[in-house]
Amino acid sequence: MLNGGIVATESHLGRSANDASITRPSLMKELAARGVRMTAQRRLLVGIIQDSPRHLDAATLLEMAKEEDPGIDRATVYRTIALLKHRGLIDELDLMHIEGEKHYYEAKTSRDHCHMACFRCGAIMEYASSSFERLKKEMAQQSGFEIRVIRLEVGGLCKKCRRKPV
Amino acid sequence: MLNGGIVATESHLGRSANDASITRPSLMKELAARGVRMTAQRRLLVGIIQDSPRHLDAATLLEMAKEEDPGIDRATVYRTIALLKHRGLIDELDLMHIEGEKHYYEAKTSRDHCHMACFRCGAIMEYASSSFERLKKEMAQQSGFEIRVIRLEVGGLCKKCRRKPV
DNA sequence: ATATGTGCAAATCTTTTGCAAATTC
DNA sequence: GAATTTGCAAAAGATTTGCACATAT
Repeated sequence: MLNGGIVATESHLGRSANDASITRPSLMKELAARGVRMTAQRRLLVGIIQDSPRHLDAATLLEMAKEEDPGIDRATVYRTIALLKHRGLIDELDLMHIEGEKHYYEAKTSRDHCHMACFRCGAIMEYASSSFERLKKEMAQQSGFEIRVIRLEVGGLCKKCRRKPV
Repeated sequence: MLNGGIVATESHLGRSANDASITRPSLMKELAARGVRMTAQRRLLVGIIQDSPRHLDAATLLEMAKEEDPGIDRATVYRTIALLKHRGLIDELDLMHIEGEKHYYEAKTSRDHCHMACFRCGAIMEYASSSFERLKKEMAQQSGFEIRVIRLEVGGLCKKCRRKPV
């Protein structure tokens, strides 16, 4: 990938990475490295987030976790999300609030990428590019800001939808 | 501004633009041009958003509007925000949820810019750069996506805070 | 005159919290 | 065994909705 491009697409239900240069470090290992106490619930939730082919919101994550451990509680899900977020291990997204006010989560990737949400069909595309990496460096340098989290989200019409008549 | 830089700073309370190249088209005129029916409430709310030196959340906007029209309702505020958002006249921000889960709004500017939120002191900095504009064009071209809304938000430590000991 | 917008009150949706019991190291 | 985490139940915070009345064009 010379410059940039779509690295994955999700049509509300699935997401398929097609760029091997983007990897997801193991959340479990990162937590261990940080000496975080691991409970059965955390292992379960972290595993689901790590393996998920799609962006998960708290309610969906809870539902999925309940299949394995029906006793797990909503509060634990939120607390685990907060833990991962504060440790910088997951990213939080809005996906342009295309579907309610909730947040979506994904394991941090080796390379930052942007999310493009189609207002018409709801497709979510991920886009990574060296220009984005460069912009990030430039922003940090010029502002003196130490960037911990960066989130670039786009809303509009995907290639297919902009061609369709209304 | 050759490349990019901080264009405004807001320390939770105020924001001061220091880059004349960034302007805010008149919301009122844009609405008129689109043939939107104008009520007293809309004029009031739109005026407040247009003139605000800071990013407003719905509750704050309601409070400010009540000073002028005590009878104005929360629902009207949310409905007006939705109207402006769908017409592409205001941008919606999270400011990294540095203060609760609410959203913040600002009149769309002539030039897209990014928001940087300091996790320690809560300062909000706005950053505009030609690299951002370029990235935006590149993303649209390479993905075939028609960008309607773009939102770049950063969280981390501002220049001052990163120097201070914890 | 008619379509559209508003206020009110209740509902919904998402996320957070206090606390006693359970679990991890 | 001490410190931390969980489930539960209730609360809080943000936003939305149905409906009768008011307003804009």
